[in-house]
Amino acid sequence: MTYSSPALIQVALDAPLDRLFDYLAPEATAADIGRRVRVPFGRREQIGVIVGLASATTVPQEQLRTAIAVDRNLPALPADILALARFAAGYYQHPLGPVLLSLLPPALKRAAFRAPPPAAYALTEAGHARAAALPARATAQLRLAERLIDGPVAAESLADLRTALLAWLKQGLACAAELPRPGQPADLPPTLTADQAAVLAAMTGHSGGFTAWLLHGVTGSGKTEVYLRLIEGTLNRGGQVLVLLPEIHLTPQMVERFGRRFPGRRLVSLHSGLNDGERLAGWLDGLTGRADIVLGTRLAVFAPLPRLGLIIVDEEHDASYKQMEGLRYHARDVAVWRARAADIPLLLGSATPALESWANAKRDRYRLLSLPERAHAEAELPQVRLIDSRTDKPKQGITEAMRQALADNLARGEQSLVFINRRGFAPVLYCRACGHVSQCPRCAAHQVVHRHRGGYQLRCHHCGLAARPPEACPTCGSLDLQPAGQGTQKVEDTLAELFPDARVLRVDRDTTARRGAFAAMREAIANREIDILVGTQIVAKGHDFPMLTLVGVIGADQALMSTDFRASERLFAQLMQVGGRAGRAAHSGRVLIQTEYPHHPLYAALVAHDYPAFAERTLKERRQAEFPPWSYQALLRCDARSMAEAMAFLETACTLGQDLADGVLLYDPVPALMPRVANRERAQLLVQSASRARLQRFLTPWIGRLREQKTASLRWSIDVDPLDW
DNA sequence: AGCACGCCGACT
DNA sequence: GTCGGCGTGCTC
Repeated sequence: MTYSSPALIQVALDAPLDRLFDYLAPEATAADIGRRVRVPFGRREQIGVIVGLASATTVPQEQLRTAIAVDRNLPALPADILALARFAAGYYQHPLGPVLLSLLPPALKRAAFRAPPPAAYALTEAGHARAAALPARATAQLRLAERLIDGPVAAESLADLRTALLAWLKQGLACAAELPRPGQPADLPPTLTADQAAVLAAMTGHSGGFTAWLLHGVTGSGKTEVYLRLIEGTLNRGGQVLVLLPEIHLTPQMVERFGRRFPGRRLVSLHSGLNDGERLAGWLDGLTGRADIVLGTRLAVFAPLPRLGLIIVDEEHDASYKQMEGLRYHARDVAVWRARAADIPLLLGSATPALESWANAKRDRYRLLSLPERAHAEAELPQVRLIDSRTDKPKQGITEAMRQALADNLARGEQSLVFINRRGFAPVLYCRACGHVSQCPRCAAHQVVHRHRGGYQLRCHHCGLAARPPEACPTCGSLDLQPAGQGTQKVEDTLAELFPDARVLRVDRDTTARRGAFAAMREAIANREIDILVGTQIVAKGHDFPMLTLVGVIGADQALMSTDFRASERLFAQLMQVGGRAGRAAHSGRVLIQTEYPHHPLYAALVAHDYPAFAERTLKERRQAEFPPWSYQALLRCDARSMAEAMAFLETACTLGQDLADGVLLYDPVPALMPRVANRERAQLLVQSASRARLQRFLTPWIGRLREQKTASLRWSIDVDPLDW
């Protein structure tokens, strides 16, 4: 059956089904592509996105239903965003509907189709005339007129005069308006260092189209100033700029700095910490072209920006750019695709680039730029020293050399940071009689000892289960149970004992869970109310603490022993980053690392501040093992009630893939590194190829076949370019 | 994913 | 007798 064109719309819906749904929509036009639509779906109604028009369909006529309403109040999603969503859906093997609906701000997934409320209101000419002639008894109107008389006023500050405002809007006395841009003078840009000037000259000497630049700059070398200069250029040409940052914690700081530099520009931040209204407002500012700069976390890479002229990905190596569930995208990689499609420059910045990016620079896919020195002439790179913990045996985790350095720093009145990447009090509760260690009943993991209300608690870091510690050993009945090893809480106690006069502050996920806790911590440090900071990697990222001159690292060795081939890359980046906290301003800093492997090449490269040496060596190892970036991977993960069930599914998957695997290697299914979490047994199957294109050609039909399998209580997912397992 | 239908155990 | 357990099937 054929309908006269364009009677049909193709709709993407938020259902885990890899197909579109056709609906009758007699008056739909090409201008509706990218618009939201409300449609009947099964027994209920759903909001979807129109992705195309059609004049014919294979759906039987009696099954076709009519769309209820198209949202013409909001601008449609632009074609480039639809294309970006299609790319992400295809590349990461995720259905288009869920991809498109997850890229909308949450408020638009449910909200009614009405025009977004204006940001501000102003008087019309008629309004000004009326204001001058109001009778004294019209008190509400007088108050309204008084408030609006000097120009546009933010909508939220008129909430108390709603009734009067509505009346005036209706009579054409008031109207929606934009808030004027604040006009404080901009921060004066600092003088560029020679390196910064060279980097900028290289970039601006290039024509405007797509180029991916990798800016390798040591911590404190002034990458942000390079960003600011580039942004300025793009803004002056009328472009919008998208800046991606790894964490929400970092956005307020950056927003403030960018705001001071570009006071006349509209700056918007986008991240998951915003409430629905804020998120919607920021997103709409981008879509309508009102926003000049969007600063955000990974989700911002999908923000619609009609005038986009530049993308910057700061700390591009950071693993938080990778989404870990649903559409498992990597925001840096999506940004590369987006910049190429939009034909605009892309800048990736890092002190320790991802090896994937470094290799791309070496292969001339990216252009390498570097800032090898710190921006302040007096701020030397920190001196890195290793403490051999085989000879200097740690007491409570702290070696004598470390204790001495902390004591000296304290005596000088300077701040120190002790870095240990382990939350809680101790990694396990241990029975000294029989060797039993606390085990989570639902996971293949140890229970971690946490301090809790003056006592202790056992917690599983995988499923969150919390339990009271046993009085006696569950296997042998002995009462000799002891927390073994170090966590942030125990180190905090130890430091308080060693330095009773020092003000010690612990910073980890447990202490920063509350909203605002992080900012309060930063303030306490800046005000010098803290002498020693104890923390996990959460403190390592992007904060400047000028009086911090010593960083002590404990427990780093465990990452050297990891079975994950990326563990050493992560450790190196983390240690470089945490080391970069030391001595950023006029004070020189020191980094002390306790290790049993003082001759390990990773530490040697760290002492020499030699990222390229580390990268070259690690890339060589990866090449021998044919690991990324020398190959491309996808991981099929599966969990079920029994391991046999999970493995059986993966065996089937393997069989279903055999005839498709051209230049693609399917490994044997194996139990996952963490084989049981919350009583679900987990297994996985790795797929690898030397060619990204071949891997893609394999994945699409293979995943199609897997979706046809009946899976009952079993769950599976595919992770393209997995970062960890 | 929701939300139905459908066919077997313990309750008023 | 029927309330409800969750297996499986469908959504233009």
